[in-house]
Amino acid sequence: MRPGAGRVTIADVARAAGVSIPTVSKVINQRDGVAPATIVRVQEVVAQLGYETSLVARSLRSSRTGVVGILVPEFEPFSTELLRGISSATTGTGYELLAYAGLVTGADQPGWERRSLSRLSGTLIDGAIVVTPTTALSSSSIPVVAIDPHTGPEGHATVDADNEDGAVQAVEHLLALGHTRIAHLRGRPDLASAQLREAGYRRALVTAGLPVDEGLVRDGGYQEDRSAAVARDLLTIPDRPTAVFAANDSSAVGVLRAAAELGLRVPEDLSVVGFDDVPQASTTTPPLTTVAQPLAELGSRAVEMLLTMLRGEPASDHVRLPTTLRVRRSTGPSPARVTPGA
Amino acid sequence: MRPGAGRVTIADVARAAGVSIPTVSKVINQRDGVAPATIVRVQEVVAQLGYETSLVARSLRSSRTGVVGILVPEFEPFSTELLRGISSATTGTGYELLAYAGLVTGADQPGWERRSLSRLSGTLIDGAIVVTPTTALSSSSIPVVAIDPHTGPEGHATVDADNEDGAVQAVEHLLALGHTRIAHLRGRPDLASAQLREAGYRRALVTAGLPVDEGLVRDGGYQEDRSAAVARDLLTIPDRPTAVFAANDSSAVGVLRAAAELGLRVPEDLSVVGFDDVPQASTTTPPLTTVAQPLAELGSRAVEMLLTMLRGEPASDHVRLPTTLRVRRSTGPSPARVTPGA
DNA sequence: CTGTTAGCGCCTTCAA
DNA sequence: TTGAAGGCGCTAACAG
Repeated sequence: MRPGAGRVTIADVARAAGVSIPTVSKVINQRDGVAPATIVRVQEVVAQLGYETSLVARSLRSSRTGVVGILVPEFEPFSTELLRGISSATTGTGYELLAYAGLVTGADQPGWERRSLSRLSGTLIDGAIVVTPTTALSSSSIPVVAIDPHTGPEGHATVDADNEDGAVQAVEHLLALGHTRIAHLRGRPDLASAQLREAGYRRALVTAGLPVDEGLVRDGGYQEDRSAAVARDLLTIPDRPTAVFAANDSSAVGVLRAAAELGLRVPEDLSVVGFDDVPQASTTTPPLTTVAQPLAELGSRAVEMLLTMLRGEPASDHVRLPTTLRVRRSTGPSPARVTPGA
Repeated sequence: MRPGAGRVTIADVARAAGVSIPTVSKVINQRDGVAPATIVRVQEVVAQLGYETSLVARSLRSSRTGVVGILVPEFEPFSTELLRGISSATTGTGYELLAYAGLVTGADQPGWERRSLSRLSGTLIDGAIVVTPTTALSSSSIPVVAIDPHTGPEGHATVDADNEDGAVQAVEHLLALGHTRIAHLRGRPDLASAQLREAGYRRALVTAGLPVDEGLVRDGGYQEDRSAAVARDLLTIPDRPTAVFAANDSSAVGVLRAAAELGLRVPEDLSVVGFDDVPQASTTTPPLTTVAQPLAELGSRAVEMLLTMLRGEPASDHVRLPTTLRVRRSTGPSPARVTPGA
């Protein structure tokens, strides 16, 4: 590293231009009270040295940074899709985006969002979008919008998809195909989304005048392996279900796997519906029928809400976007009669 | 907001615990030289107040932050896929991730990466992964790894996919199907990836003993609309090509559109190959045959290189990962004879 | 063991 | 029109 490398600071610029630091600051921030000639000279030096204000130093001093933070537990398909929606909705607004994955410690360390928020807020970011927070973020010093909070819409501003209605659509689709023994692999019972999807499942059955067989409701925990194990069991009971509504796509993939192992053909012998429509869903064998959440739109709506709040205007508290059933090949008419194993 | 809201600062903790600020700092950073009783008391207050050190303030002071920066021009499918690979390769390393899209101004503002890097480095992040930089980032104060740099591997550490070989695979696939008049819609001529893909196209033809008809090489600029326009022209010339190798998937989609407008069936009348394998590629009509880059792996390899560099160990300068042809439905045998328009 | 002092890079009064 | 002084939240040296 050559001498004087590191970063070019405002002091370097001031020295090179033969003025004081505050003068440089004024030029950069376009404050008036600087002689035209001085402005030009400073600008030249800035360009020549490739100086850029340090986001850090600036944010420590002044409250506004022009940066919106996206706090995620991890960058996986769900959050990256949101990110895309957020990104496209942000272009042209003058805000920059800073996505932060602060989950160093183990998986479901609760409170990761509080930690991240605390580390970034008050400094660095003017507002935040928190993805799938597990706790309430009531007392924050900056505007916050939560996307798909695990606790459901509480105090703060919230954007989510209509989980319950999506589940209803999924089950109604199966009912329309003539299925009557429809199982449900539910998600993590502590998450609002899982509760809502189960509620939708039950509501659809009840509406259709069918009883809910509690033996057909099992825990898949949103996980593929666990769901596969549970499905193996579920599909070998007497009078097995002819259709399974899995709480998410990972679970559905687990069911598909179990079915293949048991020699059950999908959809001839068994119909499977997932939830989320992750990219992988269209590449399974057969392609998975699933309920899609408008991820990109969830993201863009969240930014819009946040920007409104940043402008100091009142924003709607909760936005709920519709989900859409995506019919692919994993669902079909109910087999006339079910004989175990085939 | 309750009085004294905002952010809980180290001063608040110190006051509440009845100690000085540096003492709190020592406890937090687990430095020794603090009485056990004091440690406990401070920790209690920290927990109670929910205090977290400000990333900004800390980074301003100390050099190491434990945060790796990912600098992208924008969050779109390419960069978000990389992000996933980066994210999974980072878990368990103790590093946090900070993805920054600092592109406020127009689209291809050159030098966005310098600006972003300058704003974050020296503070905030310990190292950076820059996605598709348009210029060389030689003199940086922190370790930097570039993914798919538009200028090709130069001074700095680099990870990219084998663009040329991918193009060769694509064209050889078409040759194997009996095509001899194969057009190429090239990308932006200023980008290394585009140059390499064109080079692969030419090499494959030459290797097969076929002449390169310059009339079949057109500029698609990596853009769908522009490619559609160019394709409309290209597909109506006498002795039109029976296959098109587009420099990326967007261009390929443009070709598909143009073909549909002209009443050409794909793949019966025209075969189309893209490049990138964006998620959308599998949902076009028909699904697009394309060359896939191992995006997630590009990301994870980049992190590995960066972490090695951060450890002060020597790292390999350039990593080039193989590309894979993904054969779907947009390619088929060359039609026996081509009659214009059908 | 604890507290005081001195900045990190920048911006904002306020004087000169 | 310019510069000097102070402080944002924090940590690293020292002094007590």
